[in-house]
Amino acid sequence: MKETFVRASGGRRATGGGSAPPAPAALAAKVRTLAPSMTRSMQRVAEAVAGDPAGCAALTVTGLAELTGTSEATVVRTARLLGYPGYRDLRLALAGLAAQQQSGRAPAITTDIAVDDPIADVVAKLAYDEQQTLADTAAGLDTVQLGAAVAALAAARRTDVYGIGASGLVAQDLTQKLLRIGLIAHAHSDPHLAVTNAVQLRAGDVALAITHSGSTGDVIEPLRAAFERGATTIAVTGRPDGPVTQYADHVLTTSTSRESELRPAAMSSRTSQLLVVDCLFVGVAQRTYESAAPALAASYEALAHRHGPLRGRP
Amino acid sequence: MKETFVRASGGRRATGGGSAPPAPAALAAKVRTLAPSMTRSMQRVAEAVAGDPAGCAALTVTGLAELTGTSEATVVRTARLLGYPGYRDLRLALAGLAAQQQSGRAPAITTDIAVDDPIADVVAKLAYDEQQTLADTAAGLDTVQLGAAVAALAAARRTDVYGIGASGLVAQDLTQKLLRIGLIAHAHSDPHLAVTNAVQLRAGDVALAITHSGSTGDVIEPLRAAFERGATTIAVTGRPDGPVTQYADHVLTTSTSRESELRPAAMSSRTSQLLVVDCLFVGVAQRTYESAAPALAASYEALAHRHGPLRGRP
DNA sequence: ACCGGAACGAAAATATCTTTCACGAGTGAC
DNA sequence: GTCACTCGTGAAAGATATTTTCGTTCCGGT
Repeated sequence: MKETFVRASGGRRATGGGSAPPAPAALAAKVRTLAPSMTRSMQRVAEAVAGDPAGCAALTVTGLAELTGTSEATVVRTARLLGYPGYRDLRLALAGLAAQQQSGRAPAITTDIAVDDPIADVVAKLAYDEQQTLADTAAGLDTVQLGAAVAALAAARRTDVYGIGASGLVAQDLTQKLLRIGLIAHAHSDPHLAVTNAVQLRAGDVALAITHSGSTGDVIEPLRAAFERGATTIAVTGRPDGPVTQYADHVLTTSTSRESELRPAAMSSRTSQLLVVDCLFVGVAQRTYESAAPALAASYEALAHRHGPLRGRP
Repeated sequence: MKETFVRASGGRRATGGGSAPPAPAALAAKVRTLAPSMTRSMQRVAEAVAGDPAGCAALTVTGLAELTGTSEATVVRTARLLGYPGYRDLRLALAGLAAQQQSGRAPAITTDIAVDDPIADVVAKLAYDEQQTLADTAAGLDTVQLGAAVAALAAARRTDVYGIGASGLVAQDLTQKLLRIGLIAHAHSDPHLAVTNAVQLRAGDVALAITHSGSTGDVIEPLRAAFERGATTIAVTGRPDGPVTQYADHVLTTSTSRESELRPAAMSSRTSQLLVVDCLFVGVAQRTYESAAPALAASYEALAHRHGPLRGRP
């Protein structure tokens, strides 16, 4: 019964700008342009739509009709005039517009985290800051040094990793990963034990120190010991000019970003260090793929049953 | 600071991802998070939706059902699972997402890391992936649950944190942070000791479990013990439908991203977990600012001299 | 005052979405 | 191996939302 989608007469010329395609974001402008050619009721509808896209997107035809004190038919007519096939499509466009507006309003994140920031802002700011840190770190990483470090790790007889405090966790993270691909690695956060172990190292071994400040004595000491025994030494630090680099064959620089009272430096330095560590790991895994792949599979397999009997569907 | 941390009303059953409000842009992340708990047909629908938001937004239920070779009922079910009242609302969200994508925020496709990728590519891909993970996590975090968890932590007499393997490091990270602002917190990665400690907890204490799979028995057990003693329990997991949430008063969902041979899931889950943990920390620090600020300053001060005689500027 | 026509909304007609229900595949128990 | 049972699934009924139709009202011009 319905022959075509196009409505023949309908009277009134000006059906929008003719073959106007669905307006993307230029809706407000379109409303203003077309307003003069609208009837009073339609203007009310158009006004409501332009004034609060998000709100209107949540309404049905009936709802919007009531809100503007008009009828469904008028709402549909307005939608048509604005260039959409019907109200449904106008609504979709409205939702898109609302989303854009909201996401555009987001970058209030340049400011520090305040004591009275709502929790949602905290999430947004932290995520943004950490993303920034990642970008900075990636941009600042010297791939030559990284490549050299990877080569050393991949060929190492054994690897010792030193880190204290927050950096200690990063050290453990690296160690866990290296172990998973069948390498021999240890993390040390006890300075005495670290030195004790370091003096056992020799050429062909690798010592890796992680310190944000670049001047954590407890971490530098073991690195120095290893360095003096002829081991290959790597430093992951935010201060490439710090004391630690004296004893490092390869220096990997992590990014340093501003900190604040509520956002201690440990946070971004940790993020940065972890990225570096991940890069090291993947690099080593690539180089030792033949042995790494089966080792990874094996450790995965070994852990599978530890995750309880229950499990989402396959 | 009253003891108003009354147990989340009535039922102790965790609210899972239930109270999650319609997600705006977190849709792709949500799909990935929930996919494992979906049936095959629903997965097909979810996949289509995540793969082509714009295209799907143009389809009616019937259209999408046909496209995915399923029925309308399944489409609606999927929409529900994703947190929308019905398909209509999902469609609206889809339109919003499409608009956002088009307006620049194009989520470029990530190719997997290959064995022969040059090191520079590895860095770029890892950084990008982790950024993506952060964005997903932030978008998918339920701020209500987060706020509740923060309140509980801030008021807790003591806090125990459980985590094993990679999650164990995250647990330690949180613990370190909480200690810095003067709270009493312990991390446990030994299952036996964890349970032993858990049974000591009671109302007013907090137990927090970190597990990506949501079904790590060694972590669930202590949480359960704490739960049964009346402590407030929090779960940080990538599987809001996993067993762990049975014993959790508050569930914080971390994002799940595709993994590959060279990029184990542990990597992105760790990134995601750390963001959540950071949010918890900052939230708690805000709430306890009066005591947190001096404590932070004090610990900073105490560590300063450990960084040896500094060369660069302080 | 009367006519023509446009604006408008009520309600019918249609499209779309939601819910119900029964079938069939898979699973565990016996 | 068979049976009872649960769960996923889609067909179709039921409920909403949207679009169309059509009659009424309100103007301005003659």
